[in-house]
Amino acid sequence: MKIATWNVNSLNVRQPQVMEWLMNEQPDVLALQELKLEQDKFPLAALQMMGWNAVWSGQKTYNGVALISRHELTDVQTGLPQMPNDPQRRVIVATVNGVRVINVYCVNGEALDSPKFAYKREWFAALTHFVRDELARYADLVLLGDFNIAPTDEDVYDPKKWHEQIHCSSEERSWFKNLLDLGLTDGLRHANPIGKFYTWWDYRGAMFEKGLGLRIDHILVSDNLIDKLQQVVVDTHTRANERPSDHAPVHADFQI
Amino acid sequence: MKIATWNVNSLNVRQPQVMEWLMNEQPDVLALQELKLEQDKFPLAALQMMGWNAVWSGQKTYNGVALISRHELTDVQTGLPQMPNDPQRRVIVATVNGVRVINVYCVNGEALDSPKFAYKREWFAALTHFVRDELARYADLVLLGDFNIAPTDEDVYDPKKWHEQIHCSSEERSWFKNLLDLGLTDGLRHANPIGKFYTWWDYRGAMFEKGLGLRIDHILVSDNLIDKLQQVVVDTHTRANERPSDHAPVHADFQI
DNA sequence: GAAACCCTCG
DNA sequence: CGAGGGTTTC
Repeated sequence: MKIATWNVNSLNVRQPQVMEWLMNEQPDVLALQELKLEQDKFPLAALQMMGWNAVWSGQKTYNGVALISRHELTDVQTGLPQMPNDPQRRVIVATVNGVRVINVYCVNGEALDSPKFAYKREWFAALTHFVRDELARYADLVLLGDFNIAPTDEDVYDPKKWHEQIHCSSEERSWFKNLLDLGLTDGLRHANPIGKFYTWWDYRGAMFEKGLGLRIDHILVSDNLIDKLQQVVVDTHTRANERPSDHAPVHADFQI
Repeated sequence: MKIATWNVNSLNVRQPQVMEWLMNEQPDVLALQELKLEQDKFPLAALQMMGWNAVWSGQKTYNGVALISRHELTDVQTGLPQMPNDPQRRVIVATVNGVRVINVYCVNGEALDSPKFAYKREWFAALTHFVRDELARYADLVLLGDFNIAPTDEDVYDPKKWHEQIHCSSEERSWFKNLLDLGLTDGLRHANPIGKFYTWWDYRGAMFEKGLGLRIDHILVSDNLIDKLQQVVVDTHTRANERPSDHAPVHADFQI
């Protein structure tokens, strides 16, 4: 079973690239973030034409998440029950092939002294409570998406420059660890304990060409599933497309 | 001698099309309107690379005119002396091969009850005085560009709909006739006394595909030069380009 | 740097 | 509809 995540930064713009990637990679589930389109603008017909099912939660301009699969997507849920009044569409959950898949587009936070950082803090607290409850119900669970957190300095091209900056602060890293402590494992680090892996490169300053990025897109795997994890791959060659997303897809392959 | 006019609606966007058109058509002069770029953003180097000279008068966002030629452009002048404080870059004049070429991007006017229509009235009065003075000095003269006036109902796809509307009002047509009365002839109508010829089609509503346009781009020829006029052509196939201007080029060929 | 919005203009 | 400008977000 292959489970993938990709922040596409506008599905309108990246739709052809997503179609091509689906047909080439044939994942069992693809989790998308930053659709940046309204709920009724999702290209369901185009996906169905190619044999894919999808569930999504969209909003105009910002955020928006989707799950795409050839299999049935059941027990679909959107949003965090702990934040019932949050208008931002950042979470969609479904069960596929017996695996609970939680797709998140976590809050960016802008800067440690920004009001958006306080929102990020509240949002991660709500996510942690939600995932704890889900793990109690579903032993086979994957939490994946754009976390907007680089878990360690090994995940940052220039740790000095990013020291206690947004995505890299010790407080954000403690939130990430809180998630792992629920009974989840960082899939990429489980498969590749050392080495530099980036999933996001700033559009500005030709950072991709210079090999300078952050690892902020993650696939976290529940204890019950971790022994079945075979490999985790960052698909960097999509970043060499004509109009690339600033994020690359990441996929995890399981022997189920 | 081939003299051409083209409202390009952004030279930034249309630069490749202008280059291609110059190389295919090899005009002696090409007059451009609606450059929509600042004075120091004109692509002179690219033109010189291909062996062309140019003079231009640019401004940010709006208006802007240029004259491009393989020959020397002398006695260059910009603006109307009768409107010395007008910041809008709508006029550039030069002598090429002994012919005085006046390139104009005339005021649109928006609607008959708009303040912009009053500006159009003043601007045409100033233009008429300027052209009268130029004709006194230069017997061989061509006044060309985007006039934003369809001279007769024959130049309009739906004269009823456009009756006394902007571009087609009797007052605007009287301004156009005032120019002719200075000793100028409408080149296209001289060469083609009857028949529908359009030079502009609204982007909205697929008007080009429906064949519905206006003839508002003109080449007016001085009495001394009119007997040498061989043909006038509207180059409609540029409107079938990938990202076309809403105007087509018009060119006049002289036996000089 | 790239995307989406709303605005003005033609 | 298509262009440019200014704004916000990441």
